[in-house]
Amino acid sequence: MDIPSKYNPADTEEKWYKYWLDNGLFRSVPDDRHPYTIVIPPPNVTGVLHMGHMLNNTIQDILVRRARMLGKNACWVPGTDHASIATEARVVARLKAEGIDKSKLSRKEFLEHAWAWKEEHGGIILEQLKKLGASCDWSRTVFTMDEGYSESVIDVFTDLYKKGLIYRGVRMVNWDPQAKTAVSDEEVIYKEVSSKLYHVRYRVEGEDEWVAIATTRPETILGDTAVSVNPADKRFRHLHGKNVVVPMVNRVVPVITDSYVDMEFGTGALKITPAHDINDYEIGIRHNLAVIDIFNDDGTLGDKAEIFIGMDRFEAREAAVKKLADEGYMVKIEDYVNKVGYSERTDAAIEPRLSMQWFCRMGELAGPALENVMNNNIRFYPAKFRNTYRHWMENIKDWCISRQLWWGHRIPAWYIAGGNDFVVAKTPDEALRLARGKTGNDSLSLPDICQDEDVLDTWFSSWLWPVAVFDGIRKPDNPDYKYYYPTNDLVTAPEILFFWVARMIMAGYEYPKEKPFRSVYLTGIVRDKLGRKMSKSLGNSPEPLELIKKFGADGVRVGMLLCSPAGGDLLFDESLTEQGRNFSNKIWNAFRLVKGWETDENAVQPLHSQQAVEWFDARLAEAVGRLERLYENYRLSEALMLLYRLFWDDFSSWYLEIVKPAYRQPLDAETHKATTRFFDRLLRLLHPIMPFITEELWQRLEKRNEGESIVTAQMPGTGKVQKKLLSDFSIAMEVVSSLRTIRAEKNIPQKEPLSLLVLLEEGRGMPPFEHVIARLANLSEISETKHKPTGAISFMVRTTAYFVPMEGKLDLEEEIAKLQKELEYARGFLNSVMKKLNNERFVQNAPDNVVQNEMAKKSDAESKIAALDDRLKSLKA
RNA sequence: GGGCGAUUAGCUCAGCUGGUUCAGAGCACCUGCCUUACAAGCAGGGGGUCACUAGUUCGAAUCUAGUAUCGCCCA
Repeated sequence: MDIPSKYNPADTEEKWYKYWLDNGLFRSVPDDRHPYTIVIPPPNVTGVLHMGHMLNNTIQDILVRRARMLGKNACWVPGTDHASIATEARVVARLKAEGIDKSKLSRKEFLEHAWAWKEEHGGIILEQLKKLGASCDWSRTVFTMDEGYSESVIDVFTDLYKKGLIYRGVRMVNWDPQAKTAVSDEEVIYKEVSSKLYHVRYRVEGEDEWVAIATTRPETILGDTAVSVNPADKRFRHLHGKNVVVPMVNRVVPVITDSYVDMEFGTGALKITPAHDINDYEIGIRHNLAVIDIFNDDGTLGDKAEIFIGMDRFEAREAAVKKLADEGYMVKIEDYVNKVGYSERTDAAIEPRLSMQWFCRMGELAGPALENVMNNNIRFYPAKFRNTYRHWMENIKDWCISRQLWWGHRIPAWYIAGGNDFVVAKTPDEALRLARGKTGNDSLSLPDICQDEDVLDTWFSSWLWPVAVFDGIRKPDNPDYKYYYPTNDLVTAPEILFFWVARMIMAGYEYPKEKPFRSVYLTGIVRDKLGRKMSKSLGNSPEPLELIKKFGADGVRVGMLLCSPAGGDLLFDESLTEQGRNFSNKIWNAFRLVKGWETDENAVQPLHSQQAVEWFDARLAEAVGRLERLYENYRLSEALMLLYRLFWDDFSSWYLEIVKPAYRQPLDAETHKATTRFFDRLLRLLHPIMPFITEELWQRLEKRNEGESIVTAQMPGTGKVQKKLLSDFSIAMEVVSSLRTIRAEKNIPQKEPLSLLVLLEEGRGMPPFEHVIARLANLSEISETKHKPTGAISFMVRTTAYFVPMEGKLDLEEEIAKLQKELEYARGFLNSVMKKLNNERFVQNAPDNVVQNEMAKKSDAESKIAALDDRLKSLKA
């Protein structure tokens, strides 16, 4: 045989991917078919493929390929986003390695370096997706900083500003001192850390009295502008209206009362640092307190701190602890566990900081976004995420959208004559016109206005993704947009439910006034066997491309899916991809078998083959129906398992074993035709999950035309489900199984034929699919008998008794023991049935069909018991 | 601290509105096989008091309440 016995994915994958591209099979243009659209969650342009991408894109590809084969005009739009913080950080790091300091560069120079980096590294990830088999329409690849896309972002900014949904103001923001930018609430990750709770005493002004506070951040004492107690706290009543002296800097600050203060916590007295804590900030506003910002933007202490100037905040903490202790202010230090916010991007501890930023008002945008998820206009899979979503939407806060970076969409606001007065406009010229109008000063010229230095949060561009990839912001009437929007499915990770999904829904209802997608499939998080999230830093993540090399893209796809129930986290283990590879190999070898058969046009189709074909046709129709329901509910893991078993068990272990001709014997044409038809359908059904091997075999199965591909072949439809036939076949399977067990127990080789006797009783006789049974169990005959034979081993399937004559090989003791055991089980079963039937309330209350069923169980059990009893008697006699 | 969800075989998970032998699947495990498609395989087999407690019901893995443990989101 010229086909090797092991499938080698490397031989096929590249070839077919190229073939698909060369023939434009993933290309989509609007036509009169129904569209099926997915937009890829854009990965970071400078990123590389990780296991999360593998999972996510495998799922998208399965959905897209299936839709394509169902006759939809399938369009999967790929692309990347510019990831301001991450990319800028990497560019800065690279420049530093080259001895270039970002602060020495002009904005323009820096951006040139950034674009160069993007050209160099950008798109690697998209190339990697091709290795996985992703069937994206690559001609539609979009980058969030493409010209048209950028214009869309700016259009939306100016529009929202005009609508009053964007404003500028001083607020407490999450400051990332490493990236030196504000980040949004969603970009802060709270982690539990073990730290210390420092009890520090402040002297009451002019008295020999002290009041102790507790803090985890003693360095912020330098920015204290009050000490607060709960108005109801009797312990501190005598301090109301007095002042205290802040240690180290000897600042005199008031004692204030605020019900925010928790009397149970710490000492009951709270130091107030409005510049560096969100709650203190709010208290500060209520009490009109001074705000002293002691930090520089890089997290070192500034002039306002008075001491420790230039020291990093963490060094300053240690220095403060020492100084407080040395000067007699430290009362005690306790171990304490608290939650500290870290930057999602740089992992630096977030510094709450007051600063002037741009915000997007969320209240109005959240309304329709919430409503349309709650009423299922947009469906979440799994649905439990609706709760999380609702909770977030109902407690939504304004979104800080400015970032103190250069890489990204620059905020289109122009400040007039170096002041804080500004106009928002798309272009400098328009800004100038607006500025002249606003000031009434027609002599203003371009040098008099200067654009905001900041860029927009990356999510402020990606929230437009499903609209902007079709240019729907700028040109709402363009045919692509009208055809493809709204998209069908979005596949993404729950981690970015708020960052991205929720905001896309908001943008969808604000701009097209229509949902961006119909369904959101939320994947799990890929974890290792021990349940730890896979990450580069832990080093517990396999290299995706290495996995593909080792197990094949199909194998990896199967492996990802095997451990991926919808919404659940998945514990990835390489053994799963190995299972995927083994499945590929199984398919490969089934093909080798079928392809190796010679066909004899004159041969008559044997009865067992005829029966097998009839059964497998029915089995396939039933499976396709079930598969459709599984896909409708996005139960992809189960869909795979169904196909896995259909191919491995039903097709390979049963069907092929039945029709397989004797060694070197030809196959009849009828069976050959049917088998080819089955193989073809199985390949089509498997194709969305395993695109490469199915194409390879589909091409080999029959002669195909140039450019023809399984990619665009039609998905098999379901047929009438023949319940009776299928259940009959499962009886036959049981009979075969029983016979195999007898062979195994009695050590009778398969080559040695057996004969089978069937006890002929009222309503019982020859088993269904007798030719199949005879073939698989190697029976020389199946015949009916009216008398229980002696010297035969027996078994029962359902209520029919079968005998295999043993010619003296029968171990009487063993046979009796076996029957005894079966009898006991049957009696116990009957007992449990009788319990129900003897219960009047059961008979009265239970629905008819349930009672009928119990009756049937009763009579079956009774006849089984009678048969076993008989048999035992005759053996003992 | 607030909210959501989970707990079924050694592991990962199905089990829809209670009622067909409903206690299942895959993997792992055990036994026997190198039977010319496949040892990346074939045939056979063992394994669970459905977290715990109480309740509703003729009947509970399934519904209700509480307890324990775990996970996620938010502050």
